[in-house]
Amino acid sequence: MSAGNSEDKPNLRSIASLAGVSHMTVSRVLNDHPNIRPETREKVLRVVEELNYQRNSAARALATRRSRRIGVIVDRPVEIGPDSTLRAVEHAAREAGYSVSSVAASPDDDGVRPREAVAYLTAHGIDALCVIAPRASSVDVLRELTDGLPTLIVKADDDPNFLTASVDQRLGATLAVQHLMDLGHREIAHVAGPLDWLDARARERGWHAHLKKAGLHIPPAFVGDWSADSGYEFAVAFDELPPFTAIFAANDQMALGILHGFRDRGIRVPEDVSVVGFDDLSVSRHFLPTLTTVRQDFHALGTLAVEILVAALEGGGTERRSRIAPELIVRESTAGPRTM
Amino acid sequence: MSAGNSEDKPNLRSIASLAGVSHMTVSRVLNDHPNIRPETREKVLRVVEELNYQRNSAARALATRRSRRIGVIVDRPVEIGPDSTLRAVEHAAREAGYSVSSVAASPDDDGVRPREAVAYLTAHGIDALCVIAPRASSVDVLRELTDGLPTLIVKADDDPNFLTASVDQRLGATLAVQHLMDLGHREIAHVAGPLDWLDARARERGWHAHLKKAGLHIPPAFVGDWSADSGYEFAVAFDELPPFTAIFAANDQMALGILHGFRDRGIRVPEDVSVVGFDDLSVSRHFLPTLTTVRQDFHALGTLAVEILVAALEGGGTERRSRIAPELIVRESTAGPRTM
DNA sequence: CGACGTGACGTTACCGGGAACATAGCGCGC
DNA sequence: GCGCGCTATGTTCCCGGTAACGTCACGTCG
Repeated sequence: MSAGNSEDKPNLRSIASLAGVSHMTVSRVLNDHPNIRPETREKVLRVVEELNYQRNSAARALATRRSRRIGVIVDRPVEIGPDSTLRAVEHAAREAGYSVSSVAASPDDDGVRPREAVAYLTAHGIDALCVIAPRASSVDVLRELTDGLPTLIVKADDDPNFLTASVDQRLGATLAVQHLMDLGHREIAHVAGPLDWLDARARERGWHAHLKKAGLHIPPAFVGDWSADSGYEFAVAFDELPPFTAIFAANDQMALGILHGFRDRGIRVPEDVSVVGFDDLSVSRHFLPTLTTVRQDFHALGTLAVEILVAALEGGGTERRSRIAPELIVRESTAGPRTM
Repeated sequence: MSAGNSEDKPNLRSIASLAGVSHMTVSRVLNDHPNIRPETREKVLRVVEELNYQRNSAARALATRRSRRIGVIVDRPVEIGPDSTLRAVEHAAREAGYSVSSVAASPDDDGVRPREAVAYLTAHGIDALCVIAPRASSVDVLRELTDGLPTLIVKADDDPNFLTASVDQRLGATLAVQHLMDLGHREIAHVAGPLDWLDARARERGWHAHLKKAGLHIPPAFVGDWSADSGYEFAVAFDELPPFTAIFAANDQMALGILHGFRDRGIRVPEDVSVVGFDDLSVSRHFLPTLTTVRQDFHALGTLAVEILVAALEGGGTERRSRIAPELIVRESTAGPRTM
């Protein structure tokens, strides 16, 4: 903490002079060479620690002729939202002459730890950072980690600290709710994503605000975890829930789980309850019933994000931030309420 | 073609001496600086072309203090097969102290062009290459492009030119077909992926071989394009198809499209026809009916791939290749045939 | 007791580019 | 005819590491 660095980034030589050794000794310590006295090693490591020194991967790659980078080619397009956005970012970055390194959550762990992710990426040398599908807590952490590193976060609210780009989540929620209201629904429930996620929060707020504006009753939102499983759990608990005739689910996967749960409970969609999703995955048009949902143009989003970042890196000037409009796709899972 | 390079990689100086100018002039030409005489530019570019010169990104990054790389953090796990594999590769690479650059097909274009993908990746400096979800034609192209670059291809057949790792696709197909045979089915159709894809081909062969072994009739396979849409198209053409009581689809998405198409045609699953998929996406357990499928452990696959690559890069010795066993997951979409 | 091996460093050169400054030719105005 | 200012190009140094080799103190052995 409080690494009072007013100077340039430390390098081998600066470590060396502070430790009172030659830069080669520092290099050897860092590379675990033999024939270093324990006390020398300690001394060096102490300074390294103090200055929070990180190797320059470019210089290393140049000298060793090894980049420690692995190229990967994936020859099949993808579906899920944040991932399509990542693909679009990679594509646009490539076009702009940049390359991309990414850290993604694996299905095992419970999300990316932003501190480690940033450390990893900066260690490998990046000019800018792009954060997709962030949680509110991550944003707070990022604020202190990305000092001086141009950073774009995919989120809707403007932020003095970051560049931003997003699909307008609240508008999307509004479209979904309005569609249900147009069909005659008055009791519209919401299955939200984890509310620490900015997208989940924005959709929940959009739903809440639009109900309020229409003077409708606002039930508490059920909070899922984005997974189809959590949608299923919600749906099979139907009998214990306050009554509603329509559901706005915060993503298509939870909507799918809801369809499944309702079938297991003998509740028909859309005859008994209407369901709207969010994302428009390519499979959603084949769910049974086919899913009414809010389409996000992930490809446009990723492209926009890179445009903004590159402009910040090169043009220097126009630090724009923009929002992409979502689109309502009406299919079979919504209809007028039964008792109308 | 036939760039007879017997020497080291060309650099600015070697270009310069061949063109009879200083290395700075070459640098300026390459960076589009003004104040270069057209004939000088031409002369330089000709040599650049001849030697097939590529800039050293590490040296560039060192000199300019800019890596031209963008870090990306994606904070949400993904689903679709090749993509989960990519995630696993990134994860394992990170653990091993490597970083990953990837080129993925976007939903727009029709697949990655291997020649360009390799050019891009090598230009940005990679030590090794990993190819996920390859087509047969890509493999041929890669053979000539990856000379000297340790390359792992995710495919089942051993290959003297490459390292390999894979989930045993033929075994997966066998499990699916055997399951249907155990239920009493004798007419088992197959909806394949594009047969230029190695995975699609292996699954088709597994299906074909197992039917043959059992002495069953082998109908021609219907060739889809991996998308749910193509599964739908197949299913709605049911009346014009040769009769069958069960379908083995080469992935879950096509299986979903089939479920949808059958519903639109009034064909019940599994009462009239049984359907088996391949992949076990996290959503497949919520399809209606829930989908019997063959699970691939993409995470294990990606981890294995990196292990093998890193061993090749560092240990030098054990160039292993391994196959991971898939697993049959039985759900609602399969049952005994009607007329039994 | 001097030659020699070895451990623990230090010195120097080099990786392949780019920035900054130096220089040479050349047209031009006076 | 000469200084001036441009254009086109060359020189030098530096980026931040690592490899290769040099050095020095110390211990050992014949």
